[in-house]
Amino acid sequence: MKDSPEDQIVNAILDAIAEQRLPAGTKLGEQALSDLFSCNRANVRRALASLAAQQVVELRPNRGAFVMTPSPKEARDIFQARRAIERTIARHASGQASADDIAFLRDNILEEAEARKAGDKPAELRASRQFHMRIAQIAGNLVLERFLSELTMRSTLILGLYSPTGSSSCAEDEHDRIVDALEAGDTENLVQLADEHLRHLEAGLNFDEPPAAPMSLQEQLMVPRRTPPAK
Amino acid sequence: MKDSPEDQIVNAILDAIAEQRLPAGTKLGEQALSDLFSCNRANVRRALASLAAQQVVELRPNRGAFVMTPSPKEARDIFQARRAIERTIARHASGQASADDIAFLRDNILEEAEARKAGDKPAELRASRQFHMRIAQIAGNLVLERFLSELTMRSTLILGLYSPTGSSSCAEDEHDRIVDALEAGDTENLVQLADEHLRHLEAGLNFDEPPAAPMSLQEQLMVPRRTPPAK
DNA sequence: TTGTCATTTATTGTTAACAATATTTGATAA
DNA sequence: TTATCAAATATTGTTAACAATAAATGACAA
Repeated sequence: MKDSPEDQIVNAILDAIAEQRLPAGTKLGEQALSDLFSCNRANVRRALASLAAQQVVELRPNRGAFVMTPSPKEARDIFQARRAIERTIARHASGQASADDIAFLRDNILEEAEARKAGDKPAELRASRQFHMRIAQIAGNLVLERFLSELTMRSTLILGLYSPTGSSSCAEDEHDRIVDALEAGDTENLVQLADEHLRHLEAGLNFDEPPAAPMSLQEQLMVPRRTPPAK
Repeated sequence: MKDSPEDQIVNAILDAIAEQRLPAGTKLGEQALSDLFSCNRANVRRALASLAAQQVVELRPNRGAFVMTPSPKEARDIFQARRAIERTIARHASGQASADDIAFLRDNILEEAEARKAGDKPAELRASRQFHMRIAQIAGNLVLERFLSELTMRSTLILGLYSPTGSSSCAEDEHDRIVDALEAGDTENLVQLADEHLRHLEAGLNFDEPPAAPMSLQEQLMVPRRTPPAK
């Protein structure tokens, strides 16, 4: 039941991006990756092609693969698309959540709050992402779920680039109220909350100062946890 | 400025699917493709990985690549997602169309009608798809445009599988009224029309009899392409 | 005929060597 | 020092051979 080398690479990179261990602009060298995952370069190349199709990696001919660096215009498009998709998801999820779903989400909120308190950014981002993705699962549309998965990934890159450290994540009381509305089946309110939640996140962005990006492949790709910025 | 072998292959296959020259289930052999595009198999494999990431090709380990065969459930998800996205696109496009845009769309409607009359299915599908994609361009959100591009592709596969030959495409008078609303900037009406348009398309599907699919790589892949560039 | 199974053939998957292209390094001169 | 440029190094891109797996073939027996 182990999956192909390509899938391993793709998933490891997606996870790393989702937890901001791999910042935008990081070079993804073929040699480095084939060493890390002990496979051949052909597998790495296929994985990178796949990631490029998902818009989380940029392929520059003869120069290699890099974690995508979203422009301000792309950031706008991505958040606009996210609102459209998450509103739809909210509509379809409303009233469909099982007791397990609600319990998971309530627990998730605590988890995220703890991670935030502990200053564990990757854990916080992971929890926050899980919150949004779980609601997408409740909605039961795999296409929208996949789209949202891609957009949350790219959102994380955007936050890493344009967020004045601190505003970089969801407000937990908003998550709380979202679960309340979801549980109550108050559809219109839920949709409205989801929309506002994303507007707040976007409002926290600052495009004034151009982003400075670290550029080397951080070996945190293999690390299960932890991110001391050091330096 | 010619693009890489991968891009060529990807675009040729996408075009072929969009025009129903490549039906669902068609096997995409590596040898056959590398012969057709006179490149090596490594390029073919990368292209197929990319197409798989876009969900238009299915990769079965040790068995090869096949044009994706959407299930009824996937069909439902895809049309639901399309409605959400095209409604949003309609909202953003409303009142933003230039004179050129309107002229293009009016002309496109005639083109589609002619193709239908002439029984030229690929031309009809191409025109219909261009109609939807042009409006997406007017809306100005590249993310939504890309999502819609993927969904129209998959919709074409669905129509090829589950459409009782005939209902398999858009009603032209609906396109007409959509352009009217777009030109008038009548946002709410436009959104409503777009939604109904897609519901009608979906309502024409029949999932009762399981689809029979031809399975060989049709050499229609090489048919000359006339896809005029955007704007 | 029809079904089974071993053999052959074709296809996908892996690997390593090589070529083409960037990038880095270090010497030289202003 | 600083700038320039050629050589050295590293990385990406291509190719062909080989291995592993699946599909097709055909002989044989009921």
